[in-house]
Amino acid sequence: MKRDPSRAQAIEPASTRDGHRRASIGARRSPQAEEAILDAARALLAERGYSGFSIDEVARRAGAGKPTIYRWWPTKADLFIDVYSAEKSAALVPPETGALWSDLLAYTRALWAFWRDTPSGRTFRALIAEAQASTPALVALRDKFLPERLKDVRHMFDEAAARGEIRPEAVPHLLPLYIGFNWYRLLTDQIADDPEDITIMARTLAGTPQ
Amino acid sequence: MKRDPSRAQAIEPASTRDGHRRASIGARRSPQAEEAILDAARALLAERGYSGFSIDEVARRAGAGKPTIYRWWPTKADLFIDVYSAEKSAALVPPETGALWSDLLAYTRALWAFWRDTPSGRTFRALIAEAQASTPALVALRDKFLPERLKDVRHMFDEAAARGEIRPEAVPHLLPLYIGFNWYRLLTDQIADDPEDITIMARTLAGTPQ
Amino acid sequence: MKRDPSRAQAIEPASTRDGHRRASIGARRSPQAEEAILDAARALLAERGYSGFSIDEVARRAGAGKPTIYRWWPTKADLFIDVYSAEKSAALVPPETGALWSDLLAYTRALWAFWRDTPSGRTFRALIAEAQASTPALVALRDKFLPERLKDVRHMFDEAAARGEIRPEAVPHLLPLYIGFNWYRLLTDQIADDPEDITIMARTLAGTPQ
Amino acid sequence: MKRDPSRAQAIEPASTRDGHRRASIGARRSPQAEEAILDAARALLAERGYSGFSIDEVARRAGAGKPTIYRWWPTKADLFIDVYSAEKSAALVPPETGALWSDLLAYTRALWAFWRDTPSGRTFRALIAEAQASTPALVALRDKFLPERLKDVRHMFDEAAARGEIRPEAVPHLLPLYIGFNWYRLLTDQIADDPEDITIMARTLAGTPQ
DNA sequence: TATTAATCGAGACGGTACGTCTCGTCTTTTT
DNA sequence: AAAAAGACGAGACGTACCGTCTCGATTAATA
Repeated sequence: MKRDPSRAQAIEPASTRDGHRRASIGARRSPQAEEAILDAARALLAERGYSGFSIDEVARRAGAGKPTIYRWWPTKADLFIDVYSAEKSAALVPPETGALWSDLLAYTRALWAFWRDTPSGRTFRALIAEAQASTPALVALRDKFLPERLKDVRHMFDEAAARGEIRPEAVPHLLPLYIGFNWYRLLTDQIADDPEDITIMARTLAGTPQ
Repeated sequence: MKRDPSRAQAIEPASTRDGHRRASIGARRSPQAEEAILDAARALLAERGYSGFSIDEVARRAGAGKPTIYRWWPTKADLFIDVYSAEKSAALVPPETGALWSDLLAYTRALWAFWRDTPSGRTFRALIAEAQASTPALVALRDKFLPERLKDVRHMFDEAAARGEIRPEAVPHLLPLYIGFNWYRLLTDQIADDPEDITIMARTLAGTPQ
Repeated sequence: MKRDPSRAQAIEPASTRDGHRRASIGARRSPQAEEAILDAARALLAERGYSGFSIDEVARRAGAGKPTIYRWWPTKADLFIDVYSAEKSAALVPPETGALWSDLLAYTRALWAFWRDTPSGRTFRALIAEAQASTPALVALRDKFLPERLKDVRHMFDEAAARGEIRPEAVPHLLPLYIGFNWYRLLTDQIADDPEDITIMARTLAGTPQ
Repeated sequence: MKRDPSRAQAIEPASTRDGHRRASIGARRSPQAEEAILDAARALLAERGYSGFSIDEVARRAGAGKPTIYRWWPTKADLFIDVYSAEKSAALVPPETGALWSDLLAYTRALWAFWRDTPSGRTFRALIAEAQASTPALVALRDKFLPERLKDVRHMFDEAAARGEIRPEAVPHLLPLYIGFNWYRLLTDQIADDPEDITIMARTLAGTPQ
């Protein structure tokens, strides 16, 4: 049978949602496919949360084949991790109030607001949950995201040490206490914006009499 | 027809695993069924972890009908919560070393060992994860289990306050820092028994120079 | 313990639908219970058809216990049979047109209308279907309902024989042909009111040239 | 990676009963799966009758996933219809005795024997029953199977008309009487082999004095 | 009059099927 | 070689009925 050139015209490069079709680009990873998959996954996650996040639905929305997804993200957790990492991290500019306790207060309020009010923030809970069942998720969480996102926090404590507010050796001891406090609050859904509550924690950690 | 006392004997009380049958005891919940289901669920959880924990399998093992399970535990999370609550809590006797930092050191080491080495401990991670997707699980975790299991911890801090090691008002501020630290370590799988590591945390919280 | 007359007042004889309760009347079958069950079954059948006809729902509606139903109607088919038999049979007065073919025409049209337009009529299909899986239903259908309801039909043929239209010995041969024709039409859902169509059959059976 | 011809061998074509697995053959319906499912359904139907015919059991026996079944047979009735249509139709050679009445006698006796003695025959009752609850089954029965299987019957009457035994216009009037008679007997379980009984019907229909 | 026996509503029980959902693998066809 | 497409086995999900079995209350018939 002869090649039918009109069929090629019928094939569109974009999403399949509206009937279009993303053709293969040959023996190379298709950036379009990757993009479409990540977009679909992101949107799905934002719309229906982690419980509604399924590979089947991502494939449907992305107009992608499931094997295409599994080829690049061996497991559901891997895709989830990538989606999470592609999210715009919290627009959290580390505050410069001149005192550790007030820095912590400002930063924590912003962080909790982000966790509460953005899909990406809410997804973080799911990532922690996923990490309890999936080693890749755990590794990604612990070794990839945390170090990156903790830079700002570390910066605050380092500055405080530079100002002489706390001893420099204390920084690595205080960090996990601060992180843990926030996680504990997040995971028990106690991250309402309560400045007094946060202030107490901040002053306790900063060693400032209240 | 005469009463036949032997009929009561004809009714098998126990599991259906080997073909026996647990008869109804009337229009009231059967303690035997409940027991069998919780036992099966507990065993399944210990054997295969939370990911292998399914209502179907619990029903199979318990020799129970699935509707019987759903009648009493409307959701999988509810059963899981009940199973967890039936678990023997950590046999953690709060230490009495005479100093907060060493109390914390001893208690934390024991707690981490429990988390590491017992199925029940490992299940706690799953409960926290489940709580991120299920409101009942969250409520149970936050309002039912935590208050109960935190008594010992609170006791340690109260004793320290009584000894004058820390200010009494500081106790409710220090508690979430301590809990959060432990959760953070558990959830990132960093609960190896490292006495030095734990000591640092303990001294930081206790305000004792190291 | 003394008899408490006030308790008897608390017990209402009627349906449980609105919270009332039908107490036992002693070691005899309760006509009220039977009535309530048959009523509920009849209503359910009319409302939801045979596929929606379940013992559970009948018990619910009747405010009866399931064992009460099973005590008197050992199987679902038995209850169904009773319900069917309690239905008012078709108000089919055998016509007296003076000729077999026109008697058959009139009777068949009325029968098909009954089958089409009344719940009871529609239920007859279900009874035939049920009879294919349940021996009691088969026996009831064949030996209980058919003889009864065929009286009118037989009467028409007998009259025709008396008038000399057909030979008397032919009656038992023609009957099953007539019945079978109607069943075939009913079971293949071909019982629209088509006078011509029916006339052809009637004339064929009556031996009248068309 | 080189093509590994042995891989094709690694894929078991047959049933999964013993742990083997029927691999996908791409984005097209798998004839093997279809075959296995129909085989299993046929066997199950023969073994346990229609009441024992369940999708779950078919899936189990076929080593197929339930969704695979539901993908191709949206409803239980659809699968049943397909199974029935795959059954070998009755090996009923239309007799050529030279007279309608004796043709009918021979044919009817063979038909009843088939209905009595073969699973497929017994299944026909279930199909008629199913058709009373399921429109697809009704349509399939009326418009698919009947026209096909009535060819032989029609042939007998046509031949009789050709021989001048009956008027040609009478054929379509006699057919439903003959079919209906057989159905009526089948559905009331009155298809014992009674030559005299059948002869009477045959002579009545053929218009032959007995 | 006290006991016995059968009835009642209620509803739990084990079991099984239903039809849907998702997982991760596999294969064909197209580029 | 990689893509889209989608079929596949597996099996969990939660619901609906089935028919059985107690329960505790109630009442007629029996002793």
